[in-house]
Amino acid sequence: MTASRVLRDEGGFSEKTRAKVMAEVERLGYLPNRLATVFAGDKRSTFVGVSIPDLGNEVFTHVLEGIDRKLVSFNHQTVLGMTQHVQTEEENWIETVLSWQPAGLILTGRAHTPRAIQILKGANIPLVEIWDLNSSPVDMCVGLNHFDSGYDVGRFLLTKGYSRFGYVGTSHDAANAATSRLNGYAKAIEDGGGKLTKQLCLNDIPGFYPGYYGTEQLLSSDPNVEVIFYQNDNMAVGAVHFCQAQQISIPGDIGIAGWGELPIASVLPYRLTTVHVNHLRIGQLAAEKLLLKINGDSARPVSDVGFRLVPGDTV
Amino acid sequence: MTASRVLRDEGGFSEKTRAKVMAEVERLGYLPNRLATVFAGDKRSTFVGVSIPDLGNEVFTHVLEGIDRKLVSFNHQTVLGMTQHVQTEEENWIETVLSWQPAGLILTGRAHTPRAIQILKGANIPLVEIWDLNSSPVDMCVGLNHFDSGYDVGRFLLTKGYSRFGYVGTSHDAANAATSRLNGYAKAIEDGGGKLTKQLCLNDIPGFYPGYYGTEQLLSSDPNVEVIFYQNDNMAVGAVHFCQAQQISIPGDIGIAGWGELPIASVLPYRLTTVHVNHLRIGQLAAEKLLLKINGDSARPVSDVGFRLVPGDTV
DNA sequence: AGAGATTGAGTTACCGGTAACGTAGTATTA
DNA sequence: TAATACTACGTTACCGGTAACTCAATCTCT
Repeated sequence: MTASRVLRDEGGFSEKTRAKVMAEVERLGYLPNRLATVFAGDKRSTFVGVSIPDLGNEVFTHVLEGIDRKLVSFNHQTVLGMTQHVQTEEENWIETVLSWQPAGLILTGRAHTPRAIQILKGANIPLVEIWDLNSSPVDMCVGLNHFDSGYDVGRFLLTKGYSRFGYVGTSHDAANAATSRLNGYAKAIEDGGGKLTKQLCLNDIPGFYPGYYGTEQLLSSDPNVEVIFYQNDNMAVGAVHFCQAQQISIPGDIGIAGWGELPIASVLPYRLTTVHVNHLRIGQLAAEKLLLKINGDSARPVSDVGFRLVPGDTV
Repeated sequence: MTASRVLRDEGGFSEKTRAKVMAEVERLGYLPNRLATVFAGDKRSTFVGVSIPDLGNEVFTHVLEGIDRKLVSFNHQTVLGMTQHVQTEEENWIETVLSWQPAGLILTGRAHTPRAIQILKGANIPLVEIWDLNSSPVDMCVGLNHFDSGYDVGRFLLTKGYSRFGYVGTSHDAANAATSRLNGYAKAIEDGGGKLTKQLCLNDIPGFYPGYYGTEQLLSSDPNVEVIFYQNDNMAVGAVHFCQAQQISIPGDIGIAGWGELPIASVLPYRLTTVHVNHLRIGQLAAEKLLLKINGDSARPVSDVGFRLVPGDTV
């Protein structure tokens, strides 16, 4: 008991005793068992479960970095979960991670299985859903309106005089943020009297090469498309390189728009038309709100980090 | 006790009792407290601490993905640690993570503080050091010989007739794998009678844009460099774009070599001269070896995943 | 039928830390 | 000087699961 007091610097011991305890700590190479502390006090651990769909998608690694940096600076640890965009995977992961008494959870996306939602509500721990904005989150939410961002891209392209639109992405899931962007884009085109002539959803990750061959596929099935919106910048950059290889002029022959303003955009020969999103900020804000709740303070349930259309010169 | 037996499907109960227990589980929304299980048996948890220097570096996210996928399939969880290439950060993280009784640890790099090594040895848990090959690891090691890969690049460039060499990277740390590559490269050049006229170590992350402005810096301070080796492909791609922007012909005016064969290389107009490394495999192999040891089996202490020079046509 | 084995269930103790309480010895105050 | 307060340290019980043990009821076999 005295050792416990010394180690927690709780007071109630003499300097002589402290020295004796610390000497033993040194001699034994003693490391505390935090499990026992959490267990004893029926407290929560300093773990925060963070689920993201996919580490192969650069967008999420930036978010994750923002989260982990913030958590670490407040003495919490990230327990990683990769759901591969499968809700049942997420459900299993949630159950496992909750059994370790985490201090809180951060989940990517707003779509969860009914059982997952039930478990989350029952667990009664701080929770932040990130990425997609959700007006009625389980607990808290940080993200942006993906539908609106897609809508803005569509409207912007309409003002540029385009009338035959294309889309290339990789997501099939209706609950996915990328699908919301596509829906917003389609709605803007419809509202503006244009035509979304071709949309392609590849069975792949949203990276450079899928952007490359996706463009090839789309153009060969519909050569009259005038402008293509991509799920993200990496795919758009793949498209740019396909066009260069095929001597297709940008924006002369075809317009290209990306999303997310990823690092590669900074070195292209021209400014890519894209949507700027502060990925790191989403992660930081999510972690901040979570830590507030963990410490018993209150936090705004919904935070919109917004987005900004970057006109560029690829359209 | 009977409930515990039912939940672990340990046998020694009737079907009627199981039904009663499961009904209560359902009614109460009972979730087990795994902390107590680990604590009770003086066992280890199913956590595996994984430290990587940086999530902003694509190379490590691939490794991490390989690790996590393998761990998850064997019911273990990744506890993330980002060391930002600082050894004392790693030491602190090791101490914290060990207090949670992890099943094992995976650390990136072979350089640790003396105290960290002492703690690791005392903890006596399975440990894999990845990325850099280490002939005498604390426990186990998976990686490749970075010095040799740099040496091979240097030798290859010499056979192409170059004599004035440059290097652009971001690492300052002598214990870093990237520095080993540079040293191997320098040694090959020296052995072959060439000259490493300029080497640049930027204070930045090894991404596209640092490759872009690093090339600008290097060429302006030494315009006679004939070929440049970059810390990784992303930096090399930044260089390619700088050269395109400045109408510098590749490989006519300058040769470019990258490292790591990152995804962007697949969409470039020409094949980038690079070194292929199976990042995902490093992660998978590390997790596999760790799981073997965790289950009490033995595993080879050192695994070399090797590398392969990709000649390309940028030199 | 009676001895021994099997089955289904309950009881006790323990893991390592800490809250809550107990208790000498000393210091402070009325 | 006696009552009271404070200081430094010790003792007990508890968190939730499970190993090891106990025990009554039933089953199997000679």
